[in-house]
Order: sequence, then structure tokens, then C-alpha cells
Amino acid sequence: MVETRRRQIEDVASSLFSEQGYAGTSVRDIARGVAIQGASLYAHVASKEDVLWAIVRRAAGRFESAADEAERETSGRPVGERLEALVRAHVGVLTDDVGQASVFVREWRSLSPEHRARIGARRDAYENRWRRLIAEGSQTGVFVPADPALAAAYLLTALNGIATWYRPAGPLSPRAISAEFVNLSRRALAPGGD
Amino acid sequence: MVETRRRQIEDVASSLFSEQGYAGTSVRDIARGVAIQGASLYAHVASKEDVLWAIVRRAAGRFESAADEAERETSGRPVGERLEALVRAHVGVLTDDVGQASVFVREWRSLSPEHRARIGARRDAYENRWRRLIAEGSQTGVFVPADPALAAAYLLTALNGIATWYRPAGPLSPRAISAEFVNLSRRALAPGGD
DNA sequence: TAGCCTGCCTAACGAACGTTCGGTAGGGTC
DNA sequence: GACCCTACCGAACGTTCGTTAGGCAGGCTA
Repeated sequence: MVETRRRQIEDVASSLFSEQGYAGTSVRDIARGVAIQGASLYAHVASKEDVLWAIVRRAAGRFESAADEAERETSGRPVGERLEALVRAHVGVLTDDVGQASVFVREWRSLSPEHRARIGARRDAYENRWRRLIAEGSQTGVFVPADPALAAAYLLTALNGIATWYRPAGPLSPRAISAEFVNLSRRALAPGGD
Repeated sequence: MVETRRRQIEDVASSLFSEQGYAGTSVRDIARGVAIQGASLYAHVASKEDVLWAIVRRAAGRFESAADEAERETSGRPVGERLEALVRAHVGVLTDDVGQASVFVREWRSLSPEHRARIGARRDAYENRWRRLIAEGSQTGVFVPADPALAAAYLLTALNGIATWYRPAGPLSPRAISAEFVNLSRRALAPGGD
């Protein structure tokens, strides 16, 4: 029950943080979401920032292992397919738990300096995967010549935008979004258009 | 001096809000930025939210009039050129005042319900310009067939991402960013690639 | 039955929050 | 010299913040 409670707190905090931001959410708000008193939260949690850190860390892990799997599955395949798998994995993580993902995308600035640095390094490493892939495609002529850093930023923020508007109850299925965004992303880098 | 002071307050608030968020910035933080006491702010400002509202409203106006001008200048031209002008205008507003633009992009959720509704309507109208253009291009075969709503969301959030990482002192000039992002955006919608 | 552990409570802490108030220094107007 | 206005001050308001402390009910273990 302890671990369940802790998870429940993180889930409630995820959606509150994603709706109102970290600074805009009080400890008592979170507690209300799990139907206990604010002070009682501290039986399960070290601090408010500890909750944010747990959410962000877990979300980062999900992005990383999804990308790991995508790269493993498409290892040795053409660059275009590897990019497509990466896009699909990223969108999948986003739509799988929007609350958590949008906290990861938007609220990492609210972490303590130490945690922010730690997560910043992981974000850089993750973004570097995209840059490397784009650079490889550019050099081999499969992609249009593009600044890998700029193109990666373009793609990643385009995808991350999903976190701001996607709602599971909405009209668009994760599959439909993924398909369309894969097409847009592949074409953005594909030579020949125009 | 009154009007200057007010503008000075909004400028300081812009950068603070964009760095720490609206909820994470105190009235006394803003006051410190203009070297007066927190209470003295209220000689120039009705409330904290009033400052945010002024910033957001002004930023919205800048996006709108930049798009107006872009559409006026390219009226009657091919869809591809009109989209390019729209992208260029949007990126220009973003890089012209990153602080203000990123407050507009990220912090409109912190507005009061009334103001949030007002700005939401303007955001919708702005996004509709993009959708219409994309729909026109899709129907005439100039662009690839795409869901205009999804494609507009993709493009706009890709561009808006600039607000999160662009710094005037950084290595990338607004012109270079604009050129690259115009290319990526045009190609994303152009048929023929892959 | 005694004792302990878990999970929550109420009460309270000091600090910070947005905002209001009365006052005052200094310059411009009559 | 009397007056007023602008721009700011320090003090304080009531509220909320994150967090700590001590206690109590109820189930598990001995």
C-alpha cells in the first residue's frame, strides 16, 4: 500500500503540475487529490520538489528506453526508417501519459539546480541521438543538408507540442497523430520537395 | 516618465516570467528589477495579473500584425510563398523579443479565466490562418494531403520552440534560424520527398 | 494481552505571498 | 509662500506557502 500511495501521489501531482505548473500547485492541492491532509503527504514524500523530481526522472527514463528499443529494432536499417522509429517512439511516450510527459517537457525548469543539471545532461544526450541520426542522413544524402542541431530542435519541439493539446478523450487517436507526425517529420528532412 | 516606468515594469516582468514562470515570480521580484519597493509597483499597475495580461496582449498583437503584413505582401502569390512569409513573420516576432514571446507561448494559462478566454479566441483565430493556408495548399495539390489542424499544430509548435532555446547572444542569428526553419516547414508540406 | 508499526490526523511554525494604507520628499504651478 | 501632484517609501494586512511535531486509531506480531 505504501508504494501504491506514493504512485498515486505522483499521478495526481503529474496532472496538477501539467495543468497549473509546479509553482502554481500547492502541496495541499496534491493532498486533496488523494483525499488526505497536506501534512500527511510527508509520510510518503520528502518534499514537494522530491515529487517533481520523481515524475521527471521517470518520464526521462520512458523516453530513453523507448528510444533504445526503437534504435535496437531498426539497427542496420536505412536512416529514414530509423528516424521514423524514433519519431514513433517519442510520440508514443507522449500520448501514453500526457500528464507525465508534459511535466517533463515544461516543468523541469522548476527543479533544484542539482536536479536540473542532471536532467539537462540526459536531455542533451537524448537530443544528441536525434542530431547524430540527422547528421548521418545529411551526410549520406538521404536527408536534405541541414544543421543537425536546428533540425533536431525543430522536430523535437514539434513533437513535444503534442503534450500541450493532446487529450486521450479527444477526437484524435494516438495512432492517427503518430502517423501524421511521422509523415511531416520525414518529409521535413527529405530532399526533393520544392 | 509614467508610461516609461510602466513599460520598464513590463519588460522586467517579461524576462522574469519567461525564466521562472508567472507563479514562480513574485511582485517583489519584479519591483527589484526596476529598483523600487514591491508596494510601489501598485502606483503603476493594478495587479500582478494585469502585468501578465498587458504582456500577453501586446505579444498577441505583434504576432497578428506580423501575419497581417505577411499576408498582405504575398496576397495573390502561390500558396508556398504565402506559407513561407507566414513562417518568416512568426519566427521574426519570436526572435525579436524572446522574453515577451515565450511568456505569450507558455504563460497564458496563468491568466484569469476571462482573459484566458479572450486570448484563447485570438490564438484560435491565428491558428486558423495557418489551417486555411494548409488546407488550400492540400486541396490544390501544392502541398501534400494533410490534416490541416494537425499540420498547423506541428508547424506552430515547432516554431514556438524557438522561444525556449533562442538567446540573442547565442551563436545563431535570427536570419539563419529563420532560413532553416522556413526550409524545414516548406518541405514538411511539400509533396515529392520519399 | 502487550507492544509496535503504519497511515493518517490536528496544530502550529516561520516565511513569503499579493495587496492596501498613510505618509513624505521634491518639483511645478499659482 | 501656499498648494498640489507624482513617485516612492515603510509598515502592515490577511492569506497561503512548504514543512515539522506530536498524537491517535487500528491492524500485525509476539
